[in-house]
Amino acid sequence: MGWSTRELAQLAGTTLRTVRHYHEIGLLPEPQRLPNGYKSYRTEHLVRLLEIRRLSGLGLSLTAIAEIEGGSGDRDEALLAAEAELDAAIGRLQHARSEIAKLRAVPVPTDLPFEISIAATSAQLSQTDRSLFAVMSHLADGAMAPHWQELIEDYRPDEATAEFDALPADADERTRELLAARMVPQAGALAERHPWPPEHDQLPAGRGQQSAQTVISAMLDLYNPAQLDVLVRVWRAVGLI
Amino acid sequence: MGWSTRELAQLAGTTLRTVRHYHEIGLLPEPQRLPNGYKSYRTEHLVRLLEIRRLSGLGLSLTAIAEIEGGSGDRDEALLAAEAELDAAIGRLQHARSEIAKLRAVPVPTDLPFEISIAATSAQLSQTDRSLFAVMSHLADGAMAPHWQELIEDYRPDEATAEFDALPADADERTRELLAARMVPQAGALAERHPWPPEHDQLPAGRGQQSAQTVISAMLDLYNPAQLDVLVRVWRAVGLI
DNA sequence: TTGCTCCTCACGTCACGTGAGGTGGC
DNA sequence: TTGCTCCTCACGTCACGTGAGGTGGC
Repeated sequence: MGWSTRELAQLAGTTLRTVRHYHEIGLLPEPQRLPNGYKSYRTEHLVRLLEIRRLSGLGLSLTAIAEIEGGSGDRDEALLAAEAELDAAIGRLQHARSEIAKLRAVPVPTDLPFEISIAATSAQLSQTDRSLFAVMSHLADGAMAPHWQELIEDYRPDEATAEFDALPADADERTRELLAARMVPQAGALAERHPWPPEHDQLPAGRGQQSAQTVISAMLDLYNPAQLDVLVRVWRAVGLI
Repeated sequence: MGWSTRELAQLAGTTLRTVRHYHEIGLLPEPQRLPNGYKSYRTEHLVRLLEIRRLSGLGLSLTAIAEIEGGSGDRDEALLAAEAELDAAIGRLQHARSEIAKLRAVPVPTDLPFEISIAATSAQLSQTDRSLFAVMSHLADGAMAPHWQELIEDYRPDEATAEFDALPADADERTRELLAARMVPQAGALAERHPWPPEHDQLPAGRGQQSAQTVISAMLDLYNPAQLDVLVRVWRAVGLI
């Protein structure tokens, strides 16, 4: 006659602690006690526990479940809220799932959005360049991702870029000028095939200024003075600035 | 030169507390301090924070993210685990979503599985009977749900069942016998159209004994002695027991 | 002085998990 | 006495949210 807490939990397919938790928050009434103080559950408790578990399994919070039965909240309101949250959650998870699947298919680092990471890896970009693209692709809000991706895919590492990556901060004037001259051909070709901005009216308006500041900060962090000087020379030569 | 904690958080599209939490668990290194003690973040921190946020958004736990970069854990292992969890989560949510949608479409109580609740509501089952079906349909593990549903859909409340629901515990012998006789026709028809068990080899083997005990306990809880007596007479008459 | 940002504790959230320490019936 | 179940605190988990109380530069 009557079930113990453990028996009730097992009948409902849940745990001891879950049953006690529902007591603690007043969601499941406590049953009568046996003379020794043990709880003795009846069918009413099992039915209530099954209902709580069913609704909880559908994504309703315990607070929402309490409101449904307490009558203080609207049943349809709680269900509608739960449905909306489920929809949003499903969408997020499906997107995440596809991203994970793509990442698993190709062993590239996770420091960049997937497509850009693939391009950057096969183009053998330096870690410094990867960092810059990480910042830029984030600020561009995803809309520019294809632009960066195509540009990187078109890029080919050569002796000049290797030298640029290793350029010491105190490289002298002549070294910098010569290096810039050797980098101009590829930079010019890239600038021609991937004009910036891609389309004027697609540039984010208000945040453009701030984004530009951030990118400049990042470049000051990532490149040493000699490298920055070379970059400025190259960009001037190809008409970017 | 350098970003404040708030600026870093905003650049990455997250919160102050999130950045500090990543410091607390050692996931994001702390930057150098300005003379006044303020933190001053550089590009390396922004890149790292963006990566953490990207992986976290894909469903990886912060522990898994730490292991990926720490080299102590396998990258593909973490991604595989995340993918499997995502798959399971998506499945659960989609099932929940369809259940919620069905529940929203028809305003029936949530004390029973959806289809059974619809049938029980339109058949105007008493709360007592609903409770019994709640226990039985749970124990039957879902496989028997269509059986209960069809049986309930076929059931029609009449004067005899109304009298049964209201039967006092001390009803006398003659009252009980007459009531049982009036209930036999519908019970017999139901037993004939919905034979039990539906198919012998579909009955759960080991748990059948325990389930039977539980159902008996539930009936002893839900019906008074007079009602139980009437039920036994009816079931004997139609050959169920 | 007022407002604003920054800092470091430190407790709260959600739905339980996990011992810690003690009792009761065989 | 040993093993088992039951009980009630009460702290831990996960990824942060939310003040509390104090400092620093304009």
